[in-house]
Parts: sequence; C-alpha cells; structure tokens
Amino acid sequence: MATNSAALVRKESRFDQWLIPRLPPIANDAIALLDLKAGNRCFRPGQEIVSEGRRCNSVFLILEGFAIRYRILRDGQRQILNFLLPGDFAGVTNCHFGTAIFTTKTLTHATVAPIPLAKLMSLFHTHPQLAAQLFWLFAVGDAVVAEHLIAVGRRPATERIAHLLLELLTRLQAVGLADERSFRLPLTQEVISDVLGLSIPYVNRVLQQLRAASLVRISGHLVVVENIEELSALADLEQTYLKPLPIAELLSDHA
Amino acid sequence: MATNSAALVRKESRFDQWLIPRLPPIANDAIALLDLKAGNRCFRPGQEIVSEGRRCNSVFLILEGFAIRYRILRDGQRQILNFLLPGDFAGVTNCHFGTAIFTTKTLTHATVAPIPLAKLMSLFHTHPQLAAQLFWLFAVGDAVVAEHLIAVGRRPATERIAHLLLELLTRLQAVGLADERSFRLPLTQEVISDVLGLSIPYVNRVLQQLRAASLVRISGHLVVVENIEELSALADLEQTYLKPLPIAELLSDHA
DNA sequence: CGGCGGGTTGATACTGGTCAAGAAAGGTGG
DNA sequence: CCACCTTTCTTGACCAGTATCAACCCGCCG
Repeated sequence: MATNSAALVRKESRFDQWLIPRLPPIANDAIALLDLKAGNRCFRPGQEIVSEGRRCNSVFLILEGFAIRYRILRDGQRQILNFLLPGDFAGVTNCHFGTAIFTTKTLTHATVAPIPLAKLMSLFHTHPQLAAQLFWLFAVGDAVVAEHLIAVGRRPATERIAHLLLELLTRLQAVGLADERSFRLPLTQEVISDVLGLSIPYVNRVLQQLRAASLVRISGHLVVVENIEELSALADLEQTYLKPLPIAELLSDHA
Repeated sequence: MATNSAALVRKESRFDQWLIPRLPPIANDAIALLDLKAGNRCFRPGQEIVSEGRRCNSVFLILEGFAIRYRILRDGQRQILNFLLPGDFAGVTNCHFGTAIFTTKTLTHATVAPIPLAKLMSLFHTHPQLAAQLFWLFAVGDAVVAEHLIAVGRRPATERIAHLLLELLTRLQAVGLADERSFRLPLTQEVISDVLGLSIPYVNRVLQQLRAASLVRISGHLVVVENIEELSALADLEQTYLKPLPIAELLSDHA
C-alpha cells in the first residue's frame, strides 16, 4: 500500500527537513520509488523549469516553492494557466508532446525532482496503483484549470479575484502552507492580471475595493483574507474539487 | 502491444459499422479489453450523460456523436469547458470526486460506452501500457482546455472564434469526421458564445464579419472554412497539441 | 397554423483596456 | 546606512470591445 513507502520517507529526517508541506501520498510514493533524493534540482526565482519549444521528456515533482505555467502570445501578452504548488507535478502535459507547448517558471526559490517520463511509465508495470494515484492527481489538476476557465470566461473581475485568492488559500492549506486565513506567496498584481485575463491597472482598482471592504489585504508577499464568508459569497467557489475523496473510497462505491 | 487488440477490433465489422471515426488506439484497446460492445448506451440530443451534483463512478468513452462539458453558474450563465468527440473519454475528472462537478450533455445523438472507474483502474494491473496510453490521452485533453483558457483569457472575440473553429476542424479530422475544410456539427451561436465567454449577439456580428471576409461559413450544421490560411493567421493556433507524437516515440527519446 | 429555436439588428450602457506618469517599496553595492 | 535602481503599485483621463435589452424575422416541426 501507499502508506508503507510514505512512512518510509517520513523517517528520513534530513529529507523531511525541507519537505515542509504535506505532500499527497502519491508524491511520497514517487519519492520513495524513484529515489528522488538523488536527482533534486534547485531553481532560483524566475527560472524556467520547462521552456516552450524545447524538448521535454520529464515531469517535475515540485517539492518546495511555487511556479506558474503559462504561454506568451504573439503580441507579448501572457496567460498564466495555473499555479504549481509543492506536491504538484509540472510538465506532465508538455512531455507528452516531445516538445513543450507551455512554459513553467519558478515564482520563488524551488526544489524540484525531475522524473523521466519513461521511468515513470515503466513503474506502472511494477506498481499499478501508482498509475491510479497519478490519475487522481491529474483529475484534480484538470478540475483546477477547468474552474479557472469558468472564472475567466464568465465572471466579472471582482469575482475572479475573489475566486483566485480562495482557491490558492484552500490549495495551500491542503499542503500545510497556509493557516486559516492567510498565506505567503509572491502574488504581484501583474501575476494576478495574467492569471485572470485582466489589465494591471484594473486589478489594482479591484484590489483596492476589496481592501476597502475589508475582505482581503495583500501586502508584500503576504495574502490575508480578512472576511472569508463574504469573500466566499463573492467568489462562488466550488469546494469539492479542492477536497477530493481519497482514491480508495472512490473505488469502493457502486454506481 | 497495443496494436494487437486494436487490429482485433477492426476485424469485427458489425462493430466497426458505427465506429466511423478513427478512434485512437487507446479507445480500441479499451473496447477490446472491456468488452464494451455489451454495455453501450445511446443518448438523444440534449441528454445529460453526467449531471453536476450527482454521483459518478464511471467514465464514458464516446463512440459516436458529440457532447459538451459545462457548468451553469448562479446567475444562469453557462460556460462550456470543452467538446467531447468520438474517441474522447467523458467524466474522467468528475468521477474522481465521487460526485460530479460538471455536467456533460449530448449535442447530437450519441453512442457511449460506460466504464466503471474501478474496472478501469483494475486493468492497470494486467495491462500497464493501458495506463500509459490513458495518460497520453489525458495530456491531450489538458492541452485542449489550456489552449481554450488562453483564448478566452487573452484573445479578442474574432481570434477566439477563429481559434475554436480551427481546433474543431483539426480534432475532427484526426478522427476522420472532417474533410480538408469542413465538418458537420450543430454549432449554434449560443454554443459558441458559451464556449468562448461571449454574448450571442456579439458572436453573431463577428460571424458575419468572418463570412463577409470569406473566411468561414456556418449554415445549418455545416461549418465550412473557406480560407484556411487567413483564418489560421487570425487564430494563432498551436498545432502541436492536436498532433501529438505517438507514445512510443516519446519514450524512446532521451533528455 | 402556431410555436419555437435559432439567427439578425439597432440603440445604448458599461466593464475593463490603454496610455502615461508618478509614488512606493524592495534590493544592492558602496 | 545611504544612494540608486528596479520592480511594483497607484492614479487619472480617455477609449473600445462587448454586454444588454428588445425587437423582429425566418425556417422548421407538430
């Protein structure tokens, strides 16, 4: 079972040291199985982990730090697709095309474990339950992007921002990187605007309103949600996708 | 290897009959392995295959017909996330949460093969390469949604529409359901607007411009791209994600 | 024949973009 | 600890892409 290898990892304290977040079991499994301690790579803020147009045969398990996946358009505009938090796999989509179609760039210092796609796939033969867990992670990732698309496609700016902040709060809580109402993350207004498809000045104005209404405060790299209830009412956030059932329960249910 | 079972399926002509599209190998594999001929379900246009809020423990392989995945917001607005074409798996994300968070609804008559998630997962033990192929399909699906998000987030209406039509053309060609410049699909202006986050009247006006410029013509359920070059120039379409490498090639490459 | 889902149009409003510039804030070397 | 530079944040004036609302029309189906 998953718990064996996960427990195994937890014992190794040096490794645990910077494994601050509570990675999902799949991540711990992968770490144990692939001996990921060996090939870790560290990135500085703003470095590209995966670059659009370049070859890519590996996925990257984020162990520490934050990253974004995005595309730069012809006219120089940027659309950020999603945030990559500790425990997420980066580059999964990219590596299936041989050459990357999106760029993944670090937002902070980050520790990342590269896993060659071939190695991962070959593990399926010996550890089939790993595949199932990966699917589960994928499904969550897909849901995050889908919710994001809904926000960008159909919600006004204020709701989008509220939605984004609550999504991040919830996801970060899940990995132990946020407390009840706040988290640290270098969320510049430029980043927010590129995530949500807005302009920087407009994001600024909306943020001022939210601040004036005592709903959120972003100062430096600290994001504080001052009134979760009201902000949630604004955001209309789907909670299910951020708190998915453990895979075991899914398989035991009946149609 | 994958080809065995795929070839096996192709021989069965009665089954092949309505398997007009060239399903990807994974689909044919699944069909063979799971004996999907047995449990097929037929849907009429406008029926829900998966309903938001209801339990969901299966994925659905689309064998014939078209569907959309969407969410209805509080205020009644709809955001369509993606189109499901023959060969696509529907409900994959949903079934990982126990209860569906999106709705999948038929656009035409459709034939669908339900696959209990548990059944699929258990196959990984006996057919590990199936998992790898499913990942590949997933990656393509993710890329489609991601490109969609980019269009909605950062592109003006005309480009969005051009992008959408070319995406559909290319995807349909891949399964043998479109010729060089046209395809049939009940693409109402309401659907287009809900896919792209626009209003119906505006879609109408943009469509008129495109028609006036002899770029596209939508009449009834027939979509004809009259000038692929110009439309492509407009759309700035990423082709890579619609023509991914076969999985074998990916695994043989080196970092 | 009537109803209805689509498509089309016009008038009008507004959300959010653009441009331009300045003020803070944060980081860095001396 | 300060001067300086860069990044980020703010603000204002103005503009434009799209939304809304409200008809009306058309073709199809029962």
